[in-house]
Amino acid sequence: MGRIIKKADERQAEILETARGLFLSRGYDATTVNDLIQAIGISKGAFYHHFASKEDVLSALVWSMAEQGLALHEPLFARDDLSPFQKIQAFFVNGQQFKKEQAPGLRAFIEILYRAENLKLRLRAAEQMTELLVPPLGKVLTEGAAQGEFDIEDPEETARLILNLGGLVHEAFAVALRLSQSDYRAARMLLQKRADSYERAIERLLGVPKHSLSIIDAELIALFLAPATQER
Amino acid sequence: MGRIIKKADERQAEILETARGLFLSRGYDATTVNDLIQAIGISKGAFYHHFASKEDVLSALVWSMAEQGLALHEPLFARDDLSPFQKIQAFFVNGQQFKKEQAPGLRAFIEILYRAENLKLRLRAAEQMTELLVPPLGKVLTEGAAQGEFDIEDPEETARLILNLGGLVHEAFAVALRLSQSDYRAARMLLQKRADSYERAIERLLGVPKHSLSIIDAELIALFLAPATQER
DNA sequence: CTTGACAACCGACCGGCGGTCGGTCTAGTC
DNA sequence: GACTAGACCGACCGCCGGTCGGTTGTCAAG
Repeated sequence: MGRIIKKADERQAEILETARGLFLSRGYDATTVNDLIQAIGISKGAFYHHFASKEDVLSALVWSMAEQGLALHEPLFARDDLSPFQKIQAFFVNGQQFKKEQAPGLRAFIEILYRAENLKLRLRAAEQMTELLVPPLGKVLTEGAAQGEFDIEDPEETARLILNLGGLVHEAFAVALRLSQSDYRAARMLLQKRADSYERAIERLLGVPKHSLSIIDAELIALFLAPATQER
Repeated sequence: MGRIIKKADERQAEILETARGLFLSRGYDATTVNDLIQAIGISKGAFYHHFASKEDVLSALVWSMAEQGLALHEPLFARDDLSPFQKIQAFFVNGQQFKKEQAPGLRAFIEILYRAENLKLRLRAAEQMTELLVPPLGKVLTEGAAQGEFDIEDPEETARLILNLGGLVHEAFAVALRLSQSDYRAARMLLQKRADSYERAIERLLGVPKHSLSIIDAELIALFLAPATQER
Protein backbone atom coordinates (compact mmCIF):
# COMPACT_ATOMS: atom_id res chain seq x y z
CA MET A 1 0.00 0.00 0.00
CA GLY A 2 1.10 3.49 -0.63
CA ARG A 3 2.81 4.94 2.34
CA ILE A 4 1.81 8.49 3.07
CA ILE A 5 3.81 10.28 5.65
CA LYS A 6 2.35 13.12 7.63
CA LYS A 7 3.46 15.11 10.59
CA ALA A 8 2.54 13.52 13.86
CA ASP A 9 0.10 16.21 14.97
CA GLU A 10 -1.72 16.17 11.64
CA ARG A 11 -2.08 12.42 11.78
CA GLN A 12 -3.27 12.54 15.35
CA ALA A 13 -5.84 15.18 14.49
CA GLU A 14 -6.98 13.03 11.56
CA ILE A 15 -7.37 10.00 13.80
CA LEU A 16 -9.23 12.02 16.39
CA GLU A 17 -11.60 13.53 13.87
CA THR A 18 -12.38 10.20 12.28
CA ALA A 19 -12.78 8.60 15.68
CA ARG A 20 -15.23 11.30 16.69
CA GLY A 21 -17.41 10.45 13.72
CA LEU A 22 -17.25 6.72 14.25
CA PHE A 23 -17.63 6.76 18.03
CA LEU A 24 -20.63 9.03 17.76
CA SER A 25 -22.34 7.08 15.03
CA ARG A 26 -21.66 3.51 16.17
CA GLY A 27 -20.66 3.96 19.76
CA TYR A 28 -17.28 3.51 21.36
CA ASP A 29 -17.40 -0.22 22.02
CA ALA A 30 -18.88 -1.04 18.64
CA THR A 31 -16.20 0.88 16.77
CA THR A 32 -13.15 -1.31 16.22
CA VAL A 33 -9.64 -0.13 15.71
CA ASN A 34 -9.80 -1.79 12.31
CA ASP A 35 -12.83 0.29 11.37
CA LEU A 36 -10.93 3.36 12.35
CA ILE A 37 -7.73 2.65 10.47
CA GLN A 38 -9.58 1.52 7.38
CA ALA A 39 -11.59 4.73 7.35
CA ILE A 40 -8.36 6.70 7.43
CA GLY A 41 -6.31 4.36 5.31
CA ILE A 42 -3.46 3.69 7.71
CA SER A 43 -2.10 0.54 9.28
CA LYS A 44 -2.51 -0.86 12.76
CA GLY A 45 1.10 0.01 13.42
CA ALA A 46 0.58 3.61 12.46
CA PHE A 47 -2.37 3.85 14.78
CA TYR A 48 -0.52 2.42 17.75
CA HIS A 49 2.42 4.63 16.93
CA HIS A 50 0.27 7.67 17.70
CA PHE A 51 -2.02 6.36 20.42
CA ALA A 52 -1.28 3.98 23.22
CA SER A 53 -4.71 2.36 23.10
CA LYS A 54 -8.23 2.72 21.86
CA GLU A 55 -9.18 4.12 25.25
CA ASP A 56 -6.45 6.70 24.83
CA VAL A 57 -8.24 8.01 21.75
CA LEU A 58 -11.45 8.32 23.74
CA SER A 59 -9.70 10.31 26.45
CA ALA A 60 -8.14 12.68 23.93
CA LEU A 61 -11.43 13.08 22.15
CA VAL A 62 -13.34 13.83 25.32
CA TRP A 63 -10.71 16.33 26.32
CA SER A 64 -10.94 18.19 23.06
CA MET A 65 -14.72 18.23 23.18
CA ALA A 66 -14.71 19.64 26.69
CA GLU A 67 -12.18 22.27 25.70
CA GLN A 68 -14.38 23.35 22.82
CA GLY A 69 -17.29 23.67 25.21
CA LEU A 70 -15.27 25.77 27.59
CA ALA A 71 -14.04 28.02 24.78
CA LEU A 72 -17.64 28.98 24.14
CA HIS A 73 -17.96 30.53 27.57
CA GLU A 74 -14.45 31.69 28.31
CA PRO A 75 -14.66 35.19 26.80
CA LEU A 76 -17.67 35.84 28.97
CA PHE A 77 -15.94 35.17 32.27
CA ALA A 78 -13.21 37.65 31.36
CA ARG A 79 -15.55 40.56 30.78
CA ASP A 80 -15.46 43.26 33.42
CA ASP A 81 -18.50 45.22 32.30
CA LEU A 82 -20.90 42.72 33.82
CA SER A 83 -21.86 42.07 37.40
CA PRO A 84 -21.57 38.45 38.57
CA PHE A 85 -25.29 37.94 38.28
CA GLN A 86 -25.27 39.39 34.80
CA LYS A 87 -22.46 37.02 33.95
CA ILE A 88 -24.53 34.08 35.09
CA GLN A 89 -27.46 35.32 33.04
CA ALA A 90 -25.15 35.80 30.07
CA PHE A 91 -23.71 32.34 30.64
CA PHE A 92 -27.09 30.77 30.13
CA VAL A 93 -28.06 33.11 27.30
CA ASN A 94 -24.78 32.19 25.66
CA GLY A 95 -25.53 28.52 25.86
CA GLN A 96 -29.06 29.03 24.64
CA GLN A 97 -28.01 31.12 21.67
CA PHE A 98 -25.44 28.57 20.68
CA LYS A 99 -28.04 25.84 20.89
CA LYS A 100 -30.44 27.82 18.74
CA GLU A 101 -27.86 28.51 16.09
CA GLN A 102 -26.79 24.90 16.04
CA ALA A 103 -30.21 23.41 16.52
CA PRO A 104 -30.06 20.80 13.75
CA GLY A 105 -26.53 19.77 14.67
CA LEU A 106 -27.44 19.72 18.32
CA ARG A 107 -30.39 17.52 17.63
CA ALA A 108 -28.24 14.93 15.90
CA PHE A 109 -25.58 15.23 18.57
CA ILE A 110 -28.01 14.68 21.43
CA GLU A 111 -29.77 11.85 19.68
CA ILE A 112 -26.50 10.04 19.21
CA LEU A 113 -24.88 10.88 22.53
CA TYR A 114 -27.82 9.52 24.48
CA ARG A 115 -27.94 6.16 22.79
CA ALA A 116 -27.12 3.35 25.20
CA GLU A 117 -23.93 2.42 23.40
CA ASN A 118 -22.54 5.91 23.93
CA LEU A 119 -22.96 5.95 27.67
CA LYS A 120 -19.26 5.86 28.30
CA LEU A 121 -18.52 8.68 25.90
CA ARG A 122 -21.31 10.80 27.27
CA LEU A 123 -20.37 10.45 30.88
CA ARG A 124 -16.72 11.03 30.36
CA ALA A 125 -17.48 14.18 28.40
CA ALA A 126 -19.87 15.47 31.07
CA GLU A 127 -17.35 14.80 33.81
CA GLN A 128 -14.59 16.56 31.95
CA MET A 129 -16.86 19.49 31.18
CA THR A 130 -17.84 19.85 34.83
CA GLU A 131 -14.25 19.73 35.98
CA LEU A 132 -13.38 22.47 33.52
CA LEU A 133 -16.33 24.72 34.25
CA VAL A 134 -16.53 24.52 38.04
CA PRO A 135 -13.53 26.79 38.71
CA PRO A 136 -14.58 29.76 36.54
CA LEU A 137 -18.23 29.43 37.50
CA GLY A 138 -17.25 29.13 41.14
CA LYS A 139 -15.25 32.30 40.85
CA VAL A 140 -18.20 34.25 39.49
CA LEU A 141 -20.41 32.89 42.24
CA THR A 142 -17.87 33.85 44.88
CA GLU A 143 -17.79 37.41 43.62
CA GLY A 144 -21.53 37.56 43.40
CA ALA A 145 -21.91 36.26 46.93
CA ALA A 146 -19.46 38.85 48.22
CA GLN A 147 -21.46 41.59 46.53
CA GLY A 148 -24.71 40.22 47.90
CA GLU A 149 -26.14 39.32 44.52
CA PHE A 150 -26.37 35.66 45.43
CA ASP A 151 -27.39 33.93 48.60
CA ILE A 152 -25.25 30.82 48.59
CA GLU A 153 -23.29 28.76 51.08
CA ASP A 154 -20.43 27.41 49.04
CA PRO A 155 -19.75 28.77 45.56
CA GLU A 156 -17.86 25.82 44.13
CA GLU A 157 -20.38 23.34 45.42
CA THR A 158 -23.20 25.42 44.03
CA ALA A 159 -21.48 25.50 40.66
CA ARG A 160 -21.21 21.74 40.81
CA LEU A 161 -24.87 21.38 41.66
CA ILE A 162 -25.89 23.62 38.77
CA LEU A 163 -23.78 21.79 36.22
CA ASN A 164 -24.94 18.46 37.50
CA LEU A 165 -28.57 19.46 37.10
CA GLY A 166 -27.76 20.61 33.58
CA GLY A 167 -27.29 16.96 32.74
CA LEU A 168 -30.94 16.39 33.56
CA VAL A 169 -31.96 18.94 30.97
CA HIS A 170 -29.79 17.37 28.33
CA GLU A 171 -31.31 14.05 29.16
CA ALA A 172 -34.72 15.63 28.81
CA PHE A 173 -33.72 16.83 25.36
CA ALA A 174 -32.87 13.28 24.42
CA VAL A 175 -36.05 11.80 25.88
CA ALA A 176 -38.20 14.49 24.28
CA LEU A 177 -36.54 13.94 20.93
CA ARG A 178 -37.43 10.27 20.99
CA LEU A 179 -40.91 11.03 22.19
CA SER A 180 -41.46 13.70 19.54
CA GLN A 181 -41.60 11.07 16.84
CA SER A 182 -44.77 9.63 18.22
CA ASP A 183 -46.25 12.55 20.12
CA TYR A 184 -44.98 16.01 19.37
CA ARG A 185 -47.17 17.80 21.88
CA ALA A 186 -46.17 15.52 24.74
CA ALA A 187 -42.50 15.95 23.87
CA ARG A 188 -42.85 19.68 23.84
CA MET A 189 -44.59 19.72 27.17
CA LEU A 190 -42.09 17.36 28.77
CA LEU A 191 -39.22 19.52 27.68
CA GLN A 192 -40.97 22.68 28.79
CA LYS A 193 -41.64 21.17 32.18
CA ARG A 194 -38.10 20.01 32.70
CA ALA A 195 -36.67 23.28 31.50
CA ASP A 196 -38.92 25.22 33.84
CA SER A 197 -38.02 23.02 36.77
CA TYR A 198 -34.38 23.51 35.96
CA GLU A 199 -34.67 27.28 35.81
CA ARG A 200 -36.60 27.51 39.06
CA ALA A 201 -34.15 25.13 40.73
CA ILE A 202 -31.14 27.17 39.69
CA GLU A 203 -32.80 30.33 40.91
CA ARG A 204 -33.43 28.77 44.28
CA LEU A 205 -29.91 27.46 44.54
CA LEU A 206 -28.50 30.90 43.78
CA GLY A 207 -30.99 32.72 45.93
CA VAL A 208 -32.14 35.01 43.13
CA PRO A 209 -35.73 36.04 42.34
CA LYS A 210 -38.04 33.65 40.59
CA HIS A 211 -38.03 34.01 36.81
CA SER A 212 -34.91 36.11 36.80
CA LEU A 213 -33.18 33.46 34.74
CA SER A 214 -34.11 32.29 31.28
CA ILE A 215 -32.16 29.24 30.28
CA ILE A 216 -34.33 27.43 27.79
CA ASP A 217 -37.19 29.30 26.19
CA ALA A 218 -40.08 28.15 24.03
CA GLU A 219 -38.32 29.21 20.87
CA LEU A 220 -35.38 26.93 21.52
CA ILE A 221 -37.67 24.04 22.30
CA ALA A 222 -39.62 24.60 19.10
CA LEU A 223 -36.43 24.91 17.09
CA PHE A 224 -34.98 21.81 18.64
CA LEU A 225 -38.01 19.66 18.06
CA ALA A 226 -38.70 21.28 14.69
CA PRO A 227 -38.43 18.39 12.19
CA ALA A 228 -41.31 16.53 13.74
CA THR A 229 -43.56 19.55 13.33
CA GLN A 230 -44.31 18.74 9.71
CA GLU A 231 -46.97 16.25 10.64
CA ARG A 232 -49.70 18.25 12.26
CA MET B 1 -16.62 -32.85 34.50
CA GLY B 2 -19.40 -33.81 36.80
CA ARG B 3 -22.70 -32.53 35.66
CA ILE B 4 -24.72 -30.95 38.42
CA ILE B 5 -28.28 -30.10 37.59
CA LYS B 6 -30.10 -27.34 39.39
CA LYS B 7 -33.39 -25.61 38.91
CA ALA B 8 -33.23 -22.74 36.46
CA ASP B 9 -33.95 -20.03 38.99
CA GLU B 10 -31.37 -21.36 41.42
CA ARG B 11 -28.76 -21.41 38.71
CA GLN B 12 -29.65 -17.96 37.57
CA ALA B 13 -29.41 -16.63 41.10
CA GLU B 14 -26.05 -18.32 41.44
CA ILE B 15 -24.79 -16.75 38.26
CA LEU B 16 -26.09 -13.36 39.31
CA GLU B 17 -24.52 -13.55 42.73
CA THR B 18 -21.17 -14.61 41.37
CA ALA B 19 -21.35 -11.98 38.67
CA ARG B 20 -22.04 -9.32 41.28
CA GLY B 21 -18.84 -10.23 43.08
CA LEU B 22 -16.74 -10.36 39.94
CA PHE B 23 -18.17 -7.27 38.28
CA LEU B 24 -17.69 -5.26 41.45
CA SER B 25 -14.17 -6.44 42.10
CA ARG B 26 -12.75 -6.42 38.59
CA GLY B 27 -15.20 -4.30 36.66
CA TYR B 28 -17.72 -5.37 34.05
CA ASP B 29 -15.50 -5.21 30.99
CA ALA B 30 -12.58 -6.87 32.71
CA THR B 31 -14.68 -9.81 33.88
CA THR B 32 -14.88 -12.46 31.17
CA VAL B 33 -17.61 -14.99 30.76
CA ASN B 34 -14.92 -17.61 31.26
CA ASP B 35 -14.01 -16.11 34.63
CA LEU B 36 -17.62 -16.27 35.59
CA ILE B 37 -18.31 -19.84 34.56
CA GLN B 38 -15.06 -21.08 36.06
CA ALA B 39 -15.93 -19.43 39.37
CA ILE B 40 -19.25 -21.26 39.37
CA GLY B 41 -18.06 -24.47 37.78
CA ILE B 42 -20.43 -24.58 34.83
CA SER B 43 -19.91 -24.64 31.10
CA LYS B 44 -20.23 -21.91 28.53
CA GLY B 45 -23.30 -23.63 27.23
CA ALA B 46 -24.93 -23.63 30.63
CA PHE B 47 -24.29 -19.92 30.98
CA TYR B 48 -25.78 -19.07 27.62
CA HIS B 49 -28.67 -21.35 28.34
CA HIS B 50 -29.68 -19.05 31.18
CA PHE B 51 -28.60 -15.66 29.89
CA ALA B 52 -28.70 -14.28 26.37
CA SER B 53 -25.48 -12.33 26.75
CA LYS B 54 -23.00 -10.95 29.22
CA GLU B 55 -24.81 -7.61 29.01
CA ASP B 56 -28.01 -9.42 29.94
CA VAL B 57 -26.42 -10.42 33.23
CA LEU B 58 -25.51 -6.81 33.90
CA SER B 59 -29.08 -5.70 33.29
CA ALA B 60 -30.49 -8.33 35.59
CA LEU B 61 -27.94 -7.49 38.25
CA VAL B 62 -28.65 -3.78 38.08
CA TRP B 63 -32.33 -4.45 38.31
CA SER B 64 -31.97 -6.57 41.41
CA MET B 65 -29.70 -4.02 43.04
CA ALA B 66 -32.16 -1.22 42.39
CA GLU B 67 -35.00 -3.32 43.74
CA GLN B 68 -33.08 -3.95 46.94
CA GLY B 69 -32.53 -0.25 47.29
CA LEU B 70 -36.20 0.47 46.83
CA ALA B 71 -37.16 -2.19 49.35
CA LEU B 72 -35.29 -0.24 51.99
CA HIS B 73 -37.61 2.72 51.63
CA GLU B 74 -40.85 1.12 50.59
CA PRO B 75 -42.33 0.51 54.05
CA LEU B 76 -41.83 4.17 54.82
CA PHE B 77 -43.95 5.45 51.96
CA ALA B 78 -46.83 3.28 53.07
CA ARG B 79 -47.00 4.68 56.58
CA ASP B 80 -49.99 6.88 57.30
CA ASP B 81 -48.87 8.25 60.66
CA LEU B 82 -46.43 10.66 59.07
CA SER B 83 -46.99 13.91 57.24
CA PRO B 84 -45.36 14.21 53.81
CA PHE B 85 -42.57 16.35 55.21
CA GLN B 86 -41.98 13.86 57.98
CA LYS B 87 -41.83 11.16 55.39
CA ILE B 88 -39.14 13.03 53.53
CA GLN B 89 -37.23 13.51 56.75
CA ALA B 90 -37.65 9.86 57.54
CA PHE B 91 -36.57 8.96 54.03
CA PHE B 92 -33.22 10.58 54.57
CA VAL B 93 -32.88 9.34 58.14
CA ASN B 94 -33.61 5.88 56.81
CA GLY B 95 -30.83 6.14 54.29
CA GLN B 96 -28.45 7.54 56.83
CA GLN B 97 -29.16 4.87 59.37
CA PHE B 98 -28.66 2.18 56.80
CA LYS B 99 -25.36 3.72 55.79
CA LYS B 100 -24.22 3.87 59.40
CA GLU B 101 -25.11 0.28 60.07
CA GLN B 102 -23.42 -0.88 56.91
CA ALA B 103 -20.52 1.56 57.07
CA PRO B 104 -17.72 -0.93 56.38
CA GLY B 105 -19.62 -2.61 53.60
CA LEU B 106 -20.66 0.72 52.17
CA ARG B 107 -17.08 1.87 52.16
CA ALA B 108 -15.96 -1.10 50.10
CA PHE B 109 -18.98 -0.77 47.86
CA ILE B 110 -18.38 2.90 47.12
CA GLU B 111 -14.68 2.40 46.62
CA ILE B 112 -15.35 -0.27 44.05
CA LEU B 113 -18.34 1.28 42.34
CA TYR B 114 -16.50 4.51 41.65
CA ARG B 115 -13.50 2.95 40.01
CA ALA B 116 -13.23 3.93 36.38
CA GLU B 117 -13.82 0.41 35.13
CA ASN B 118 -17.18 0.28 36.88
CA LEU B 119 -18.59 3.38 35.26
CA LYS B 120 -21.11 1.43 33.25
CA LEU B 121 -22.34 -0.55 36.23
CA ARG B 122 -22.59 2.54 38.39
CA LEU B 123 -24.52 4.60 35.92
CA ARG B 124 -26.95 1.90 35.03
CA ALA B 125 -27.65 1.27 38.69
CA ALA B 126 -28.19 4.96 39.40
CA GLU B 127 -30.53 5.33 36.45
CA GLN B 128 -32.56 2.31 37.48
CA MET B 129 -32.71 3.51 41.05
CA THR B 130 -33.95 6.95 39.96
CA GLU B 131 -36.61 5.47 37.73
CA LEU B 132 -37.84 3.34 40.61
CA LEU B 133 -37.80 6.04 43.27
CA VAL B 134 -39.21 9.00 41.35
CA PRO B 135 -42.85 7.81 41.42
CA PRO B 136 -43.16 7.18 45.17
CA LEU B 137 -41.11 10.23 46.07
CA GLY B 138 -43.12 12.31 43.64
CA LYS B 139 -46.30 11.15 45.29
CA VAL B 140 -45.15 12.25 48.72
CA LEU B 141 -44.10 15.61 47.33
CA THR B 142 -47.46 16.05 45.66
CA GLU B 143 -49.27 15.44 48.92
CA GLY B 144 -46.94 17.73 50.76
CA ALA B 145 -47.41 20.49 48.25
CA ALA B 146 -51.18 20.15 48.49
CA GLN B 147 -50.96 20.47 52.26
CA GLY B 148 -48.66 23.45 51.98
CA GLU B 149 -45.70 21.75 53.58
CA PHE B 150 -43.59 22.17 50.47
CA ASP B 151 -43.24 25.04 48.08
CA ILE B 152 -42.54 23.29 44.80
CA GLU B 153 -43.51 23.68 41.16
CA ASP B 154 -43.52 20.14 39.89
CA PRO B 155 -43.29 17.21 42.31
CA GLU B 156 -41.92 14.61 39.94
CA GLU B 157 -39.31 16.93 38.56
CA THR B 158 -38.30 17.94 42.03
CA ALA B 159 -37.95 14.31 42.99
CA ARG B 160 -35.74 13.81 39.97
CA LEU B 161 -33.61 16.79 40.90
CA ILE B 162 -33.15 15.53 44.43
CA LEU B 163 -32.17 12.04 43.38
CA ASN B 164 -29.82 13.39 40.76
CA LEU B 165 -28.05 15.55 43.29
CA GLY B 166 -27.73 12.52 45.52
CA GLY B 167 -25.29 11.20 42.98
CA LEU B 168 -23.00 14.10 43.76
CA VAL B 169 -22.90 13.10 47.39
CA HIS B 170 -22.07 9.52 46.55
CA GLU B 171 -19.33 10.77 44.31
CA ALA B 172 -18.08 12.91 47.18
CA PHE B 173 -17.97 9.78 49.33
CA ALA B 174 -15.77 8.15 46.73
CA VAL B 175 -13.47 11.14 46.32
CA ALA B 176 -13.19 11.62 50.06
CA LEU B 177 -12.39 7.96 50.55
CA ARG B 178 -9.48 8.18 48.17
CA LEU B 179 -8.34 11.43 49.70
CA SER B 180 -8.56 10.08 53.23
CA GLN B 181 -5.58 7.85 52.64
CA SER B 182 -3.27 10.79 52.27
CA ASP B 183 -5.09 13.50 54.18
CA TYR B 184 -7.79 12.49 56.60
CA ARG B 185 -8.71 15.98 57.70
CA ALA B 186 -9.13 17.24 54.15
CA ALA B 187 -11.29 14.26 53.27
CA ARG B 188 -13.49 14.85 56.25
CA MET B 189 -13.89 18.51 55.42
CA LEU B 190 -14.62 17.84 51.76
CA LEU B 191 -17.32 15.38 52.65
CA GLN B 192 -18.77 17.69 55.26
CA LYS B 193 -18.88 20.52 52.75
CA ARG B 194 -20.54 18.49 50.06
CA ALA B 195 -23.02 17.00 52.47
CA ASP B 196 -23.92 20.45 53.81
CA SER B 197 -24.34 21.83 50.32
CA TYR B 198 -26.57 18.92 49.47
CA GLU B 199 -28.75 19.40 52.51
CA ARG B 200 -29.14 23.13 51.93
CA ALA B 201 -29.86 22.54 48.26
CA ILE B 202 -32.60 20.02 48.98
CA GLU B 203 -34.15 22.37 51.52
CA ARG B 204 -34.25 25.13 48.95
CA LEU B 205 -35.68 22.90 46.28
CA LEU B 206 -38.43 21.80 48.63
CA GLY B 207 -39.03 25.24 50.06
CA VAL B 208 -38.58 24.12 53.65
CA PRO B 209 -36.66 25.96 56.39
CA LYS B 210 -32.90 25.88 56.47
CA HIS B 211 -31.47 23.05 58.58
CA SER B 212 -34.79 21.28 58.80
CA LEU B 213 -33.24 18.29 57.04
CA SER B 214 -30.40 16.16 58.27
CA ILE B 215 -29.16 13.82 55.60
CA ILE B 216 -25.55 13.17 56.41
CA ASP B 217 -24.27 14.01 59.86
CA ALA B 218 -20.78 14.15 61.30
CA GLU B 219 -21.17 10.73 62.88
CA LEU B 220 -21.79 9.07 59.52
CA ILE B 221 -18.83 10.83 57.99
CA ALA B 222 -16.59 9.75 60.83
CA LEU B 223 -17.89 6.20 60.64
CA PHE B 224 -17.45 6.08 56.91
CA LEU B 225 -13.91 7.36 56.93
CA ALA B 226 -13.06 5.44 60.09
CA PRO B 227 -10.28 3.07 59.04
CA ALA B 228 -7.95 5.90 58.16
CA THR B 229 -8.32 7.36 61.63
CA GLN B 230 -5.77 4.95 63.07
CA GLU B 231 -2.91 7.07 61.85
CA ARG B 232 -3.12 10.30 63.74
C1' DC C 1 26.41 13.94 -1.89
C1' DT C 2 26.63 10.47 1.51
C1' DT C 3 25.40 8.69 5.71
C1' DG C 4 22.99 7.51 9.68
C1' DA C 5 19.60 8.32 13.23
C1' DC C 6 15.05 8.54 13.98
C1' DA C 7 10.19 9.12 13.31
C1' DA C 8 6.39 7.35 10.58
C1' DC C 9 4.48 3.55 8.92
C1' DC C 10 3.46 -1.43 7.60
C1' DG C 11 0.87 -5.84 8.30
C1' DA C 12 1.34 -10.64 9.86
C1' DC C 13 0.56 -12.32 14.03
C1' DC C 14 -1.07 -13.34 19.00
C1' DG C 15 -3.90 -14.54 23.02
C1' DG C 16 -8.18 -14.28 24.36
C1' DC C 17 -12.76 -12.43 23.95
C1' DG C 18 -18.11 -13.08 23.54
C1' DG C 19 -20.95 -16.06 21.53
C1' DT C 20 -22.67 -20.62 18.88
C1' DC C 21 -24.09 -25.21 18.22
C1' DG C 22 -24.57 -30.18 17.84
C1' DG C 23 -24.73 -33.32 21.09
C1' DT C 24 -25.22 -35.56 26.00
C1' DC C 25 -27.27 -36.42 30.32
C1' DT C 26 -31.02 -36.64 33.78
C1' DA C 27 -35.36 -35.88 36.35
C1' DG C 28 -39.95 -36.46 35.77
C1' DT C 29 -44.22 -38.35 33.28
C1' DC C 30 -47.19 -41.76 31.44
C1' DG D 1 -39.23 -48.83 30.25
C1' DA D 2 -39.86 -45.37 26.73
C1' DC D 3 -40.07 -40.74 26.02
C1' DT D 4 -39.36 -35.82 26.51
C1' DA D 5 -38.01 -31.23 28.10
C1' DG D 6 -34.56 -28.69 29.35
C1' DA D 7 -30.17 -28.31 31.95
C1' DC D 8 -25.71 -28.83 30.68
C1' DC D 9 -21.30 -29.70 27.95
C1' DG D 10 -17.09 -27.97 25.47
C1' DA D 11 -14.95 -27.65 20.90
C1' DC D 12 -15.23 -24.24 17.90
C1' DC D 13 -15.84 -19.55 15.39
C1' DG D 14 -14.95 -14.82 13.94
C1' DC D 15 -13.01 -11.06 15.46
C1' DC D 16 -11.14 -7.99 18.81
C1' DG D 17 -7.34 -4.96 20.87
C1' DG D 18 -2.75 -4.96 20.90
C1' DT D 19 2.43 -6.36 19.56
C1' DC D 20 6.60 -6.41 17.04
C1' DG D 21 10.27 -6.96 13.68
C1' DG D 22 10.95 -4.80 9.67
C1' DT D 23 10.62 -1.01 5.98
C1' DT D 24 10.46 3.60 4.20
C1' DG D 25 10.77 8.60 4.23
C1' DT D 26 13.02 12.95 6.26
C1' DC D 27 16.50 15.74 7.43
C1' DA D 28 20.66 17.38 9.43
C1' DA D 29 25.57 16.57 10.21
C1' DG D 30 29.90 15.59 7.97
